[in-house]
Amino acid sequence: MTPMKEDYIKIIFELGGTERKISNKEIAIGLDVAAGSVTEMVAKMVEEKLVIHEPYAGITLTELGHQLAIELVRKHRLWETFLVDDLKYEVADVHSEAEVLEHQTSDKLAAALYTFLGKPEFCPHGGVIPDEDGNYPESSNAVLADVVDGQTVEIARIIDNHDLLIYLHDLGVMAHTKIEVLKHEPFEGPIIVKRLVDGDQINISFKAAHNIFVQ
Amino acid sequence: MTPMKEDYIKIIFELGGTERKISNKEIAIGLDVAAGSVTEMVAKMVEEKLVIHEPYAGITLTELGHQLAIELVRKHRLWETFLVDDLKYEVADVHSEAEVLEHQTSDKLAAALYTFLGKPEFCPHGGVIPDEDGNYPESSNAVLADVVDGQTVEIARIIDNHDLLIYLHDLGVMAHTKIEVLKHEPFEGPIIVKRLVDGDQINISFKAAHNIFVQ
DNA sequence: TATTTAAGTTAGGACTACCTAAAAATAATT
DNA sequence: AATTATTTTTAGGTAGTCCTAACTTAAATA
Repeated sequence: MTPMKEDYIKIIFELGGTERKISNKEIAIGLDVAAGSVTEMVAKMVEEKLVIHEPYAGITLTELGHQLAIELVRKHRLWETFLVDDLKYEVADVHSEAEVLEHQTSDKLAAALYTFLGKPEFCPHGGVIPDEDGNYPESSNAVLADVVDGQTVEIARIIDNHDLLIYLHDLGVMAHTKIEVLKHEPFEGPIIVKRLVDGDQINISFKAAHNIFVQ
Repeated sequence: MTPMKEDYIKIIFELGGTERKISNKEIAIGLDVAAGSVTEMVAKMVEEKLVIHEPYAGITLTELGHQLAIELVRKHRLWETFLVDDLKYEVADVHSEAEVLEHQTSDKLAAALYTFLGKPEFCPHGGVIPDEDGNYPESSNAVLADVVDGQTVEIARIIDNHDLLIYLHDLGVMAHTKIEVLKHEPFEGPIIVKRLVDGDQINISFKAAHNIFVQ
């Protein structure tokens, strides 16, 4: 297991890879790597029984992959909690730190941190912290990029990425924001949405819209 | 900068690379890599102005390399302090965790940790924690392996390595232990020493003796 | 159905850091 | 001084992960 494989597992999980097939392209966009790199890495992960790959159809996590994903989410969110609660970080600044720390966190360290933090249930942006046995309810699959024009949706969750969160924060897009999708510009152009609360129109990049989950 | 380059800088620093020339072999032993790998890595680090290399003579840190080394020591010892003080780790168990965390610690994170810990001066095994400006007194250069037979010395410091510390702990060798060096076995064999406090004879492996500093 | 576009896969190359084995340089011993 | 031993460097390879470009498959459109 390497940090990169962990990142692949995490993004597949975050995109809903336990219930639906995730496309090569979604992963490539999420990790900002070339499509060819994804095919190659996925092939290795198939060998290791972390994912199931149906060529041209999509990728899903195995039970093993699923477990690892939940452990990573747990470690990530424990660090975020520590950074905000104890080190007095701003919520918007914790993602990148947690992103790298999670890969270097032994199970022992995670357990010690969990106890130290007082067995917290939620991370600073409201995500559920999976418990020690890997129980984890959270779910929300539809990606903003896939919402058809004219529909009204509520933003449920945004993938934990520092630059993305800063970008979306500047645009005024966050969890619980209600929006109407107006138009998808071609050639991977922005998705134009209207914020219901004030009627403002916002352009959300194609890439960002793949990392925003809606209800 | 990569974690491996950081490890090279750290070991050169710990072996005294600001005051004397460190040999290729000392680094190879300290990091447990092949001599050829050291030559190669050092060549890259020369390019980056991290070290100065006189072929066949030895390697020293540049001022830049020295600064980076001190930052790494600082981050390492801050993590050790956190692990012992707050997460209730045993002192012998903190090394490997700190070893990996230090490479993923931004300056911002180090500063926040320093404040959170109450600006500590010493790490759990008594090492000085360099301050925010990189001031760091500590020094001790002579390696046990280089002590000539018949001499009596005191153990000053042991390089932070989990397996090494466990090994030496089992042998009853730690900081402040006074010993007489009796014999160096050939072919990189053990160094035989006598503990002055009880007269016990101990075999310390060639490799371990390169990671023990004496006064 | 034919054509075009998009997505996925394959192939060939780059980079980092490691290794072993052989050759060169230096140091130690006879 | 000659020989032997040790250390360092050089040369050629491996593994992991990335890339671009070309090719294949599938889906969408005309």
